[in-house]
Amino acid sequence: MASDHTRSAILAAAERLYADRGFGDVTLRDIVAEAGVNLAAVNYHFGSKDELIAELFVTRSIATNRERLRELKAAEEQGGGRAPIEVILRALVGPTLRGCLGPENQRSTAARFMIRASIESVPPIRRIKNREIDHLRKFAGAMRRSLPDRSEVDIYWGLNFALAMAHHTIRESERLTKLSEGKCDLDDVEDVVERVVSVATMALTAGRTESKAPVRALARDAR
Amino acid sequence: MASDHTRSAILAAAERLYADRGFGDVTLRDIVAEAGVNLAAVNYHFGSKDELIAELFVTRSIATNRERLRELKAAEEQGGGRAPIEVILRALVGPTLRGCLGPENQRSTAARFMIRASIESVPPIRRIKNREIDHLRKFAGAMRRSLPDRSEVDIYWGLNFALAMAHHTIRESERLTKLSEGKCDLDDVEDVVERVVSVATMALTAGRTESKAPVRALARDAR
DNA sequence: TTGCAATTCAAACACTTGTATGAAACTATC
DNA sequence: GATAGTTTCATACAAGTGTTTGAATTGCAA
Repeated sequence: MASDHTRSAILAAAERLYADRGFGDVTLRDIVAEAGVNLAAVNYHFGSKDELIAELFVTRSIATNRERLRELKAAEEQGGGRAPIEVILRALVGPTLRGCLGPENQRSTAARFMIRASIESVPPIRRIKNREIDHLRKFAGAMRRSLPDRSEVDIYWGLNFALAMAHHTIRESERLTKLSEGKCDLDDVEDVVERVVSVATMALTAGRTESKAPVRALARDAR
Repeated sequence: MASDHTRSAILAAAERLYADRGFGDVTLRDIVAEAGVNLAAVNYHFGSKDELIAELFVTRSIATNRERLRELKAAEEQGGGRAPIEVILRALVGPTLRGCLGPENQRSTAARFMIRASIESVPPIRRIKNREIDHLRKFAGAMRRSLPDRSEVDIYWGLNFALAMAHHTIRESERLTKLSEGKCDLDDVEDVVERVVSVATMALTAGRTESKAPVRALARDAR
């Protein structure tokens, strides 16, 4: 495999260009120009353009998913197989939000690439996302263990809403900033995480008369 | 303008094809073949492909936005300029959800087209969406009037989360069905609306000690 | 050094795309 | 029924795309 220099130069250039300009108007010729390699190198090393994109996306989402599961596992082990729902939700949305939000000028190329991936949703990426269900199932399981009284349907809806808030906030972060005239501070990632977690927690725990647990105040108020 | 037959045949064919196969792999040639008209007709009647897509999207979103505002205005007039937050939120997410969810086999072409538009996000559509901020501002205003004690920032976050849940549920409805093995019934649109509204309401009202208002139970429990 | 496989390269290929053209057909008005 | 304006049509255009090819180069082992 020699030095792999060409291969990794392509990966780096592609990620940078996609992050900056989106998938729509970056061609292979742009990428190889940026990487300083020959056009044919992409097909030689990756087989096709789609496989290149897929490799980029897989690499990044494996990292995020691993971080998610690490947090989840740690929480469940500490709680003897049962973690508080807030902690589970934080493990679910925290890594993604931390990976994609934060001060724009210090956002990594990887983060900007993942934002693009979540906005543009090109075919090879959609294919990979469809395979993420098993991963989500692990969280659904942990949530059920955490809230055994809750119906399965409610758990899935809670999971859906948690992901909704996290991903939509990433996708539409610019719009929220503009709409709120900068009043919503999307650079304070931990605040965003706590807002999402607290709302999702309410969604999952409210309306249950058995538990009598008071609805948790918004986390930022408790801090 | 004669009979406009060609023009509307193009619009109908385009909407149908985009709804079925997405923007990615539908060409002008596909559209004119489906419509039974000449290739040049698209540029003659619409100027360009992007303007055709834009016209389709604008038509549909104008309809949704009008419905939203109609509901909002009715609610505020009935309440003397101040509507309950649930009703405002229902006006915000109801029309969109009703337009895009529901039994798959009876989903209108328009609905399926709008789902595509929300998944694929092609440039001409993005441009139009960016102009929707004024529309959202009207809802933010109504929400502020409804919850005068709430900080502006919290209002924007609540609005953001409400849209998040609605749009994400539409975008990822297939995945939610698969994840829940069909247990989450996305065909029951009114149930979905109430779930979104109740969670968004909790997000906007919880943690406020002044109001002492008990957090509302999930609306489906109250029914 | 020789030989062999892996890699790089310039060039071309094959195809699709949206758009433009200019003549033909049609429609309505006078 | 001639005329002017609109609409349709077949066809061509120009450009860009991902991919393939086959020769050249490189790097390494025998």
